[in-house]
Amino acid sequence: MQWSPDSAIYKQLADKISDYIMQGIYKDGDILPSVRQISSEYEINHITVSKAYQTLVDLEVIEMKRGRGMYILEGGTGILKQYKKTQFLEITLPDIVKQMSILKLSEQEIMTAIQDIQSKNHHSNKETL
Amino acid sequence: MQWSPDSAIYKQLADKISDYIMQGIYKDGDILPSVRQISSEYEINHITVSKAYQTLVDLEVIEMKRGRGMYILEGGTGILKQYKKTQFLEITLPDIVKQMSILKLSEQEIMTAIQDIQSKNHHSNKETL
DNA sequence: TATAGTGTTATATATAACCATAACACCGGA
DNA sequence: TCCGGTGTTATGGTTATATATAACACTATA
Repeated sequence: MQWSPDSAIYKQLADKISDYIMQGIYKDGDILPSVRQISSEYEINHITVSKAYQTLVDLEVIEMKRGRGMYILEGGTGILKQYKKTQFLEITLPDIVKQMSILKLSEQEIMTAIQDIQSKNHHSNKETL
Repeated sequence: MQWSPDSAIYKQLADKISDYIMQGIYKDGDILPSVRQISSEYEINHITVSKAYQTLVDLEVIEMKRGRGMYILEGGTGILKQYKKTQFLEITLPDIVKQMSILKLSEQEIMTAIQDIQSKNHHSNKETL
């Protein structure tokens, strides 16, 4: 498992878990992998894992049940999707638009790159398209 | 001047200086603002400023001339544009495409948001469009 | 009750980032 | 030579992140 050096591991893990939730791999009410499972599987410290989960607790997406594990709250998936969508539209996208403007990339170049990316995804994940 | 807590200040500053170079505000051979000017203007430590400049030195975009200042190398702008373009197409864009897929945003939603962003930019920067 | 699994807390350490402050070394112009 | 400006180095301190290790506290099951 590679972690980007540009961002804290706990943040990347929180994003990864978020992606799984949004993709429906875990649903409201489901239990998530334990702190020790993730720590062992990804070979990172359990406190780092706890920290990642804590960010989702703070968003009221999941809850920690001592002795039992981490559970997705009812309505948690909806809260997460709303939060991520808002972040994307209000923070990520403006930055991307700015970068495209500064780089003076043509629409053609971008569409070609997107299609290239999507064809690679199509190849590796049959259900993506 | 606000710095995002998600990324090191020196990285954000290096990006900011990069943007100015790519936008042609400073050209090959030009001198850039001194470490002390930036430190004072943005109210950050001069070592942090030096670190930002060092990342551009490492990319061979600029050179440090002791006692004189920071100069953009001949060809520096081209190197920078190439590097940023590659990064965008190979790293940023795939991540964006992935996010859009997970968020299941419609093209309509995205185009609307982009137009909103661009109309705001058009309003504040007359020459952007 | 014992066991296995859960999350939490404690302790100590290392690294990266950032700071304030000071001073050294270099450069160009008066 | 002096002065003002330049980048660089040194010192000491704080905070955030991440780690290893250990143990506590809780839960469910046999």
